[in-house]
Amino acid sequence: MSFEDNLIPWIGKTGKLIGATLNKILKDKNINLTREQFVILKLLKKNNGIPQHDLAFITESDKTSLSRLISNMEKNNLLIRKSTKEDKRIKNVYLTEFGLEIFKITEPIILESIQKFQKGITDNEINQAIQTISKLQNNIIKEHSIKLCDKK
Amino acid sequence: MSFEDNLIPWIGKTGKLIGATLNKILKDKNINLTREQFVILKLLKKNNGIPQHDLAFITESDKTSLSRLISNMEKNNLLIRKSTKEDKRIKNVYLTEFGLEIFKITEPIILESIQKFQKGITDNEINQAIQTISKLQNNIIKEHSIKLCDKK
DNA sequence: TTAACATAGTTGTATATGCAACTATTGTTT
DNA sequence: AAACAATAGTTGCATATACAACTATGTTAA
Repeated sequence: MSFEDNLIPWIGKTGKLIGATLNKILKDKNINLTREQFVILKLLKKNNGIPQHDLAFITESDKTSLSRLISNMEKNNLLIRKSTKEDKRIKNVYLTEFGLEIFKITEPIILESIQKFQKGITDNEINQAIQTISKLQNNIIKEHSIKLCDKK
Repeated sequence: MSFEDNLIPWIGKTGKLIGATLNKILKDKNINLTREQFVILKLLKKNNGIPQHDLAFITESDKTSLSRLISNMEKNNLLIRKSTKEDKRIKNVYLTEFGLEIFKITEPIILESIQKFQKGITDNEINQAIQTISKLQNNIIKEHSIKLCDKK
């Protein structure tokens, strides 16, 4: 068996390319937001007030990286942190008006880009690839009970 | 259209997971090599003496990042750089005996891991996913003539 | 009840990354 | 040939990342 027959290198390389390209597109459009920050905004849009460690879990980030990412975004008024009364350790993260505004500007740009990326690929092909990658993801998470984050 | 129907976020997230997991596996096995370094060794194994900027192009790395990656690997005796007489700007990169040794130790570990990751996924599914991702990659490279590297 | 442990988050430190600016060499134009 | 541009690679700097150690709070158990 060789590497070229395996999905893993393909995903690694293409993932890198996608990340770099999306960041570049945002920068070229003068949007002061990284791809990683956009993902946070998207999660908050769907689930406002989510605790930091849930964000770390979902994004598969180290909690310290996420802490600093959130700090930067808070400095830029994209979101705010609020400690809960029930558990003073937890800081819930809320989208600000400005954060929502930036999200609404950025979302169509990202969607347009990824549609361009997927041009000429059928819905069926996309769904099948998603299913396969999903299996892969489950295998990795199960086989190695990875401590990328502190989630119990 | 929503994000969940798109391949792009799946690839991004899974790519991140794969990278982190492989690096962790290597570390746990006490192999002093990152995934990125392994990729370089693999390329040199196949194409010994390749110039640095070709390595940067193939790995989609910034030339400065690659320069430092190669410097570190040279310090660890995994490879050596040699300027060519024909063009003194170019530095060709050669695998050392030690580098080859480390590669031979590491390769089966990586292969075993990625086979575990792909458990329960048929060859057909893998090939289809590779084809789809390949199309995606081409689209990205063509649509945006990205200057991730300096290749003409 | 208090000692031990677990959890959420931050900060210190080391390392990795990428852009800009630089050196050195080669290619092109006039 | 001299001036200019292009190319390969390195270094400076700013930022991102992750592990370890830390603080603060909450939970469990003797």
